[in-house]
Amino acid sequence: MFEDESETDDAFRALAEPRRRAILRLVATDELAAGEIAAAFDVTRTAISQHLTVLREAGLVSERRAGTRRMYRARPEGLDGLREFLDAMWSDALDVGRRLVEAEAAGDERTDVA
Amino acid sequence: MFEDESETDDAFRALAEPRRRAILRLVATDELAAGEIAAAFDVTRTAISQHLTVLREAGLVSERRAGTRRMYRARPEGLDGLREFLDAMWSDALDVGRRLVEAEAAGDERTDVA
DNA sequence: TGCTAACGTTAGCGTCAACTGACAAAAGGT
DNA sequence: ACCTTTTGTCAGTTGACGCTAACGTTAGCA
Repeated sequence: MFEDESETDDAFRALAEPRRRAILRLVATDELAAGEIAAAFDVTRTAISQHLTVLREAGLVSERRAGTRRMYRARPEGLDGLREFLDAMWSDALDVGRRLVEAEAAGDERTDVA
Repeated sequence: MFEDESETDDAFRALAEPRRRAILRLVATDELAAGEIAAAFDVTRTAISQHLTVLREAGLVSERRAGTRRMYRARPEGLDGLREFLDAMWSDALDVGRRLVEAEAAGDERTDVA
C-alpha cells in the first residue's frame, strides 16, 4: 500500500524540523542556490548544508549543479508517502463512523477488538 | 493561512516517531485503552503512556476516562495542519510549472531570482 | 479501611540530532 | 599557476528524545 516505508520514514523525520520545512517552502516556488537559502536564516551555512543533505536523502528536494553552485528545488513527489498516510487515517476514521452507525442499526453485532 | 503554527509543529514532531504513527493507526479504527495499546508493542507501558501524552498534547488523539481505564481514539482534525502544509507545497509546485510555461511562451522575460 | 487493577509521573541513562568552527574540494577568472 | 567563490565534509559539543525502573494516583470492590 505504501510505496516505500523507509523513504516515508525519512520524509517524516526530515519534516519534523521546522527549519527544514521553511527551507522546503523557500524552494517550492523558486530554484535557489545553497548560499541563497542559507542567507535567509540566522544559522551557519554548514547547518543549512546538512539540512539540505537530509532533505535530499529523504527525496524531498532535487539537486542540480551549475558551476560552483548547487541549485535546489522542492520535489513534491517526495511527499506522496505522507499524503497516503493522511488519506489512510482519514478513510479509517470515516469507516469508524460508518461502522458505529451500522452496529447501532443492526442491534448488537459484537464489535470485538483485535 | 495555517490554523495554529505551534500545534502543527507539535503534530509534525509527534509523527516523526514511527511507533507513534503505529499507535495512531491502531486507534484510527478502534477506541482502545492504554493497556490494550501497550500490549501491541514490545516496549514498557511507561513508554506507551509517554507516547500517548505526546499524541494528546499534539491534538492527534482524544482521551476519555472510563473507570480506571483511559480510552484513546484518533482525532483526524489534528492532521489538518499537515494537510494544509502538503496542499500548499503542491499548489506552489504547480505555480512554478505554470510560471515556467508562461516564461517560455513570453519569450525571454528574464526570470531573475531574489 | 484495605486491597487490587489500570495508568500516569519522575529520575536517570544512553543515544541521536542540530549546531559551530576549521578544513577540503570543485569551478571559474586573471 | 594563483586566487576567489561557492559549497560540502569532519570533529566536537550541547540539548532533546526515547527508554526503563520505581513510585504515586485514581477508581472500584469487599
